[in-house]
Amino acid sequence: MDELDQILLMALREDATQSYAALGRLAGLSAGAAHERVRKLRERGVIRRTTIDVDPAAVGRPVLSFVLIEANAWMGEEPVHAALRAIPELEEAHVIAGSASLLVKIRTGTTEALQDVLRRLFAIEGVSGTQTIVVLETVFEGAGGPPAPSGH
Amino acid sequence: MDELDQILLMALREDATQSYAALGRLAGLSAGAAHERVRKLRERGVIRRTTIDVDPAAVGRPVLSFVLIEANAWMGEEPVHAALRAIPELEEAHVIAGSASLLVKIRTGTTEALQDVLRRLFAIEGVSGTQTIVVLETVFEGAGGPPAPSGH
DNA sequence: CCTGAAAGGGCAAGCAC
DNA sequence: GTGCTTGCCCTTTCAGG
Repeated sequence: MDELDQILLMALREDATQSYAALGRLAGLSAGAAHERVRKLRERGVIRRTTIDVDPAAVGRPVLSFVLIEANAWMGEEPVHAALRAIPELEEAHVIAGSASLLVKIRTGTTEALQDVLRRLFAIEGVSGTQTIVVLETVFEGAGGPPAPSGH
Repeated sequence: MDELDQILLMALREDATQSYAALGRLAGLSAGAAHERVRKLRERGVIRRTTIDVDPAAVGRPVLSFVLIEANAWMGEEPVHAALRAIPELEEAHVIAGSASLLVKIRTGTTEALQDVLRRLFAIEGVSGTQTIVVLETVFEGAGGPPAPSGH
């Protein structure tokens, strides 16, 4: 994980379709060397996968919200995790420190659909309350960080 | 945006490196037709970009936190947005409804580094307070949704 | 880590059905 | 949308330095 790997990761986050030749140019490496480094980054799990960034509004989920979940039981166990995974509107779920127990990120088509997700969250054993934060506008949100502060 | 497009998007989220032949097989299309649909999805902006999913811990940012920012001024304007963008530890920033004004997602190497980010947030004009939520464990967090509930 | 070369595969464009 | 063809670039893997 030296500086060259950092450059490669940054470049791939911006565009994972570019060729190893282009990546090599950015890092000052040959295409072969760039390819070898990226292969090792995948192997080590630094790069988990190659994926696409989908516009949520374009697929009918313009409403973004975060929900703090309070619980009267420990929420760090597998049955709870499985229940969370079963809700497709959840984009993220975290066990947190603080007055609440969980924080989840939710995308729905409408606020009515959000309400239905909340209903399903309340159905999970141990959940005693929720606090919903509705997003009015997303300033930025991307594949790991604000758009390249001094990247290229 | 019919059902076939949905299948293609789902498959690409899981693995954007797979061939159009494989995508076509999943959707019941030829490689050429699959390619054409994906090309149009990119063109329309439904697919914003192809990117990689990097393990935050592997790049020295194991500490994840969310911060609710209170402000005594409207935070929806561009100077504020620019100030947020200038903080590389911020992974997301949202203008929200509710008692706080902004919600940001932060990744740092240590809690000391988090403290320094908070200091920089306080330096933004209009910021009057913060409430920090530290993540103990991430249950899931991926490219758009829990790992394929009934996907394949 | 670089160069070079050979081999394979996927992508793009065009056209007929 | 399918099936096919042609050309091109990139990837992959080998060699050797």
